[in-house]
Amino acid sequence: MPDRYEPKQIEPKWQDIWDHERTWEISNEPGDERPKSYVLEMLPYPSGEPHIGHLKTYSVGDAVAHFRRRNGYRVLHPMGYDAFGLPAENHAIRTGQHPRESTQASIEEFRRQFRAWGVSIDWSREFATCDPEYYRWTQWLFLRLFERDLAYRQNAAVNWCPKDATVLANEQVIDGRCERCGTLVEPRDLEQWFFRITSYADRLLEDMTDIDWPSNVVAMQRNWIGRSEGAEVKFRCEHLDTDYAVFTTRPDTLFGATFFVMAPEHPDVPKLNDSAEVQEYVRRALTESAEERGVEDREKTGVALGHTVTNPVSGEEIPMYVADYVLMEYGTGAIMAVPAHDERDFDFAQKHGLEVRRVIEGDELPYRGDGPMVSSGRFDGTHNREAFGQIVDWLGSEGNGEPAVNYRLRDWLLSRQRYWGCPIPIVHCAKCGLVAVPDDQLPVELPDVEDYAPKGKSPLAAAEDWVRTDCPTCGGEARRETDTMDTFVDSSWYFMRYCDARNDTAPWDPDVLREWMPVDQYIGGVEHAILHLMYARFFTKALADLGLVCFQEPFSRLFTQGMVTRDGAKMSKSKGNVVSPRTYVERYGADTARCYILFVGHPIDGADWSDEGVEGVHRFLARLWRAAAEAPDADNEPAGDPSALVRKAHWAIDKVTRDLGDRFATHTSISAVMELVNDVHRMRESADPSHVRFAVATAASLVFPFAPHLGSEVYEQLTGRRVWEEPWPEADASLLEADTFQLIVQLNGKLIDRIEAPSGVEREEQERLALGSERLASRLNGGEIVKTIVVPGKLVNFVVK
RNA sequence: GCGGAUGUGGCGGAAUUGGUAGACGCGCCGGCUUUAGGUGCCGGUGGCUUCGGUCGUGGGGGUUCGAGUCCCUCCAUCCGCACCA
Repeated sequence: MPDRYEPKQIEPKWQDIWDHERTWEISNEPGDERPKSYVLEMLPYPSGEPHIGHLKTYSVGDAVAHFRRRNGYRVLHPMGYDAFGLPAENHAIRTGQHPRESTQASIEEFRRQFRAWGVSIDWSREFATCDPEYYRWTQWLFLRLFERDLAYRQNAAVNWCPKDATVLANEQVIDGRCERCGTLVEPRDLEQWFFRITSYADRLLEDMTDIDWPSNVVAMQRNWIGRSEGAEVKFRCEHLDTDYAVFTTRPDTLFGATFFVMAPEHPDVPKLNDSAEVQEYVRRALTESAEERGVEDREKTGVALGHTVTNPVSGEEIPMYVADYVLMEYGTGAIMAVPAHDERDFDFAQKHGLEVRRVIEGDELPYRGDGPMVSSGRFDGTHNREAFGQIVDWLGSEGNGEPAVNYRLRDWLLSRQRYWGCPIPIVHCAKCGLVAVPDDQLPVELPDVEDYAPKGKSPLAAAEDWVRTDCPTCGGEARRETDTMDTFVDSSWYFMRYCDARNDTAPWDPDVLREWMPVDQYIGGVEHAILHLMYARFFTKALADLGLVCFQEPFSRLFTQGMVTRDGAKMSKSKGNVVSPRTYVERYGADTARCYILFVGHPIDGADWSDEGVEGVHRFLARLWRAAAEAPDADNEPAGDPSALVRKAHWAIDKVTRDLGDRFATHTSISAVMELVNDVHRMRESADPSHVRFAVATAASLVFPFAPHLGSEVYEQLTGRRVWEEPWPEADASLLEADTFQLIVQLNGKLIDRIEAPSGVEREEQERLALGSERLASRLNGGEIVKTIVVPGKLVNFVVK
């Protein structure tokens, strides 16, 4: 074994072995009785080359995968690429290079680096979501949802960039502007495809109790769904002879509703008032970007409509307004305004000189708290919480309202007017309408086009030969849908495809899927806390309803890692502080880069990259290497009585097992191995040779999940065996406790002495030993001990007056 | 505003059930080795100190024999959502 640690020598060696022997492949064949564990990191979006965030994700995931394998699990640990999407298309617009080519190049770079990192991936299941063999089944699943009316087409307001002449996805709108050209985005009404995720709002909420996810992610999803309970109340408008329903979470304040407000988009606004003033107000509101309109402390503007509605509880006529602080998308697009108990209504009332009528006693107005009701007819004196239900019941009995629930969540707009995405497998027929492409004609392949530039419709529309087709139903002339799917559709089911990735007759074999799903441990960045994780949950539930899967939740446990920064700032090309994993892997080796990112702190927290810190970790690995290179010839089984070094090795086993297994604490796991290696160097002259070898082999075994190449090499050098084939070591509980311990002597809770005491002493003996402390005697100074607290094996505290 | 978190040396961070605060690493200081060194190794390293001690985990209060840890309160920072009725 060479004296120097040379990662460049050993890392490729082990990578080749794992490659040629297909070490990390796992079979779907029955017969393996070990329990399954599906460990999955979020699939990367292949753009350019991997960044530090990827290194972190896959380092954490790989540590977990290795740990579970060696703890007797049959581990599925696959890899793929989320390969459709905008960056490749933008690149194509700039360079003319086909997105398939740039994406392919990027995938190869990712694959190359993942191998260079030594991540234990089952490569036999690899795919990219842009492969026709994959998106064929994305289309197939889309059609299943379409058949159940869970996918539908409808007019919707979308973000439109007037300069690029294209519809933008929400994520392409940055601060109300087009991310590409910076032009202010406008709203437009266009026909779009949607998934009916809102039908699943309650189940998406309720089932979060069944999964082990971080509280902040659960909270974010809960927030995003935004369930509000309240009532729908009818307000009669005699002028148009209509009842307007409004949603309110505060039916108890109904007596305080002194005016009524409609959103500018409300279709009845022109019918109520077509004056130039109203038209101008609506026009301005509609052309304003969502961003401008959304500023909270903005002045409350609005125009009176000149008509009234009847407050159903008081019979009072209250004036109608149009104002842009009311949103068409939420509730019914109209509200009852209770200025005394709502800040926004209060601001509007102040500005427009409207009556503010208190109906709940309490602090100054606007008052949002609880209290007894006033000016509320028969409910006067009742506490508002109590009146809440009573008023709803009363409204119901009069036919003026009913309990209602509203959600912030909207249906998922999935169509994109873009080239580089999965084609929507639908045909438009003048006679038959929307017709599904038959399953046996899937995939609807993405055709090659010359021009990817946006023109206000999908670039696919220019592929006339492709667009023109026959109607599968009537055989007549028809045209293909030219929109493509949001890439989040592709990533909403990829984890199921891994289970049976080469199946070409179905997206998966249900028996195989049942074997592996759900994912036992999902790992990824918190930036996907809402969209991806919500969509994947929705897909799973919808597929469960279709009988295609037999579980309700895709990811039993979720781990979200913190972001990696540099000098405290988010890494970005414009700041010039981007750290490329490649640089460090080339300079120090993959093991160092991986260990460093796992050592800076708990992976759940953010980490700031520091070059000095990398050096430190590299020194540690080199020290472990040297300990092995200098290990004396001897047996690996510790001979004779256990020494302090053997005890330390068992302590490290225990520590790493609990830290890594229970709480993903990779940083303290690695520090435990560091302590063990430090002790080896400290004691290697004095300890029995077999003890030294045992300690070094143990260190290699424990470091393997974090530094697989070094772990394998050192372990093999010492034992001749392959560390990944060895079961995870078990700590001998009897060796975790030393013969003696440091007995802490406290006086009034303050430390004053430490005494060497034999382990397992009786309480009385422990107290007696503590009393023997000279420092105690000198400090007691004749004072009277009024109480003695003995914590066995730890301390004795004397309480003195 | 609502929701979620975090606050410990010069820095990243330990302390898992209330029981030795600062493990491990960086940096710094001193020493040794060497073929030069910014390499390697060994030792030290919270503040103050009259070297006895004493103060110390964002501030203030409380519970307890004992609080970084539990409770109340205030402050600061970060993240998500936000004119959602």
